[in-house]
Amino acid sequence: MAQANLPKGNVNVSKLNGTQASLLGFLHEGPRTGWELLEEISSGLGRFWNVTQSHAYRELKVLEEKGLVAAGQRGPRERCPFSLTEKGRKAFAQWIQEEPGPEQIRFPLLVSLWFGEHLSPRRLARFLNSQRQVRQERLAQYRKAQDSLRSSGEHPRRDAVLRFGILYEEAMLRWLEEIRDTAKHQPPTRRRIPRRR
Amino acid sequence: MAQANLPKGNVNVSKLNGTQASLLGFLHEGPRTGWELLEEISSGLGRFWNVTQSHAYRELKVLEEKGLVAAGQRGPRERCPFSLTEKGRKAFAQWIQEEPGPEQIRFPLLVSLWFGEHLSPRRLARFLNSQRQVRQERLAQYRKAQDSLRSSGEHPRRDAVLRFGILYEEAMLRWLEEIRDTAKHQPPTRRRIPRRR
DNA sequence: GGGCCATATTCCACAAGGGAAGATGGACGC
DNA sequence: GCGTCCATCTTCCCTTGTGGAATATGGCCC
Repeated sequence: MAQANLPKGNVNVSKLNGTQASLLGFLHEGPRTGWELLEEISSGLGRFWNVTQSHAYRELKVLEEKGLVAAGQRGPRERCPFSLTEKGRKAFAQWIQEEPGPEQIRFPLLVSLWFGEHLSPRRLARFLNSQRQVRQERLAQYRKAQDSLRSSGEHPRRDAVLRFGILYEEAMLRWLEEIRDTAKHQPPTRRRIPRRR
Repeated sequence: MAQANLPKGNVNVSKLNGTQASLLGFLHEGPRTGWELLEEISSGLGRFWNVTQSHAYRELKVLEEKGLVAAGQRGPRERCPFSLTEKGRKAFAQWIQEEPGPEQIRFPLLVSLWFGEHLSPRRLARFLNSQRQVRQERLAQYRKAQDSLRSSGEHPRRDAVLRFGILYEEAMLRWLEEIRDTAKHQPPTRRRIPRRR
């Protein structure tokens, strides 16, 4: 007994996790080193599908072991370009047919807000303000990216992803406005000194 | 050499990670078992600050070891209620003073969309449609929750968190509408059979 | 030709997720 | 009252993801 966690059936093509899949996706446009992949991801998709350095290099190693990518010969500075193999192409093609799962959000500000009664209104307001700033910056950045994307030939799907970023940030800003007012009209019910009954 | 990754200075109060902090936060309202905490989280904050079972129990154990929570005596079925200790209260109070970090989003749909050229328009449309449905359901759910929250005495901060959920889902739906049109007007540039030059 | 900085990769510890296994109280039938 | 079976809870283990420091070196500048 106790021999669970084994592959259920014969899997003809390697099962990918999302990170692996995204790496393979980018490799469709030609060989890339880990560094280049990281650049490419962080400049676009990265906001909604983060891939860290350590993770990328780790997964590339795994992908190579599985034969889904092939390491080219090392250039200067250990640079190692990987290219997609036929097997990798198949695995990706299969992966992308699957229904994408639900998104995950980890949003520390909401935790702070949820437990906001333990926080002075001033400080809470400060947190919200700094959020506002970050959002405005991002929004500006997205809009610029969108302009340059649209001018340099169409790429409707990447544009759509960007567009999501914009709508998201706009919603965030609207929300921040809204709750700024709420906070004003609604001073904390408890005194500053935490008094528990 | 090679002895990095050590605590830099003397930390008077245990440093918390977000999960630990949220658990402590909920324990302010009285002792709870792991199960109860999970229920409470999943019914509210959970959407934006996920805590899985395994993680919760693990962290509770850690918190107990650090003396931030105290295990009450076990009830039936190994149920173990934890209560906040003074030390735990302090650690939380300190944690919540810190500026909350940026949110993280992992959104598989956007990966699929980004690489949408490898996907038939029909299937992509199907993915987007099922998203739309999920969103509408959530939105309805949020709105109901909001009604009941508002009727049962004020709780402005939780309301604000909910409100974020609503704005978020609304933005998502608007986005889905937008790109549905885009997809229609913009059939894929490549043929169905993947032909690479 | 030597020092330094930006580029790349590797390593390690910790945080978080996912799901199966285990454990048992209590409901229900008889 | 006695077994059995389900829903509830907890534990365990593996994978995935994050963060940052260590290492290495090509190429620039003097």
